[in-house]
Amino acid sequence: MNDKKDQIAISEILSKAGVNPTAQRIAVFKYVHNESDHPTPEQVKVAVDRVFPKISLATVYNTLNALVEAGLVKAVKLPNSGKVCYDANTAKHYHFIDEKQGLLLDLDLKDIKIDLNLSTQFEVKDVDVFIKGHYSG
Amino acid sequence: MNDKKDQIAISEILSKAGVNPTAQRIAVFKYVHNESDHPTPEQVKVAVDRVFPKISLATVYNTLNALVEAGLVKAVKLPNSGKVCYDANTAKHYHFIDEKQGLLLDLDLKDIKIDLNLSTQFEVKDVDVFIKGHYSG
DNA sequence: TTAAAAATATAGAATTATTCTAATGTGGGT
DNA sequence: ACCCACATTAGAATAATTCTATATTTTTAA
Ligand SMILES: [Mn+2]
Ligand SMILES: [Mn+2]
Ligand SMILES: [Zn+2]
Ligand SMILES: [Zn+2]
Repeated sequence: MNDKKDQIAISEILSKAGVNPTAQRIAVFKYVHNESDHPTPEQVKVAVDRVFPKISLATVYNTLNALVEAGLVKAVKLPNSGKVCYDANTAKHYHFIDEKQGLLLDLDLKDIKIDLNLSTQFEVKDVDVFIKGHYSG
Repeated sequence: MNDKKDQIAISEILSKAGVNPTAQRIAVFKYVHNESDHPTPEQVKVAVDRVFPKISLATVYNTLNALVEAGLVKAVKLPNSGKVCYDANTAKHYHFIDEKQGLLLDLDLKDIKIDLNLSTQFEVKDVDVFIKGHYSG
């Protein structure tokens, strides 16, 4: 039953963002939004397959791109591995990467203070920060 | 003649770093180090081809990887486009990206002050910063 | 000096991630 | 029920990189 409620809530989020809430799209967004943390497209495929066995990989990619387009998720390209993952946290935030453990953790804005002293030729639109190291948690 | 001097200087740099200075490797590093700014492997191939017409793309990749291994260049994977480029500036520095114009500019450490307030669970080894925006130069 | 050994370079095949294509399916409005 | 726009699908195409097997060059040492 909780599942049904989830679906309805998800459905509404998609609709409001202008994404037609098809069954496949609901399943993809539900996974990215509620059930995972920074998954790759392949992880999304595997997870959604468990409940929706015939989804095509193209649909996973199409849907993820549509969700990015609609501003519901962000694509994060990791600076070293180059792997892409999808981030349900659309608020501005930074990332901590523990490559050894394969971890990608969100860092709150307030934990990182950035002071730019750039000449006026640089019109800043966005700042990406990746902190790399070891996480012992 | 200047060319000859360059080659000798480059040759010494490679040797010191433990990379056997073959003609192909000298040509690749000379381009990355002296004649370009953040080139991609494909750009390296095109440039080196002009002077060394039979170099194979595999050799370009092998050489770039060897140079990274030896610490003579850094590979930079751009966070949005995902394109890789090679950076002869091995000092710690940050990057400004103007995607519209296809620009990648070095930013000096002193122009960006970063204050981390992370809990002790986070052992920081490296910080990557990409500033995105528009450059009017 | 020569011949084996080691290192490097080469061409093209293989791999991986992603996008494209063309055909098929689906649901809401008539 | 019938359209039609939209979505989904399977598989082909593309692009970046790595791998493989062969050829070439350089080094070593008899
Ligand atoms: Mn991930
Ligand atoms: Mn570049
Ligand atoms: Zn995140
Ligand atoms: Zn740089």
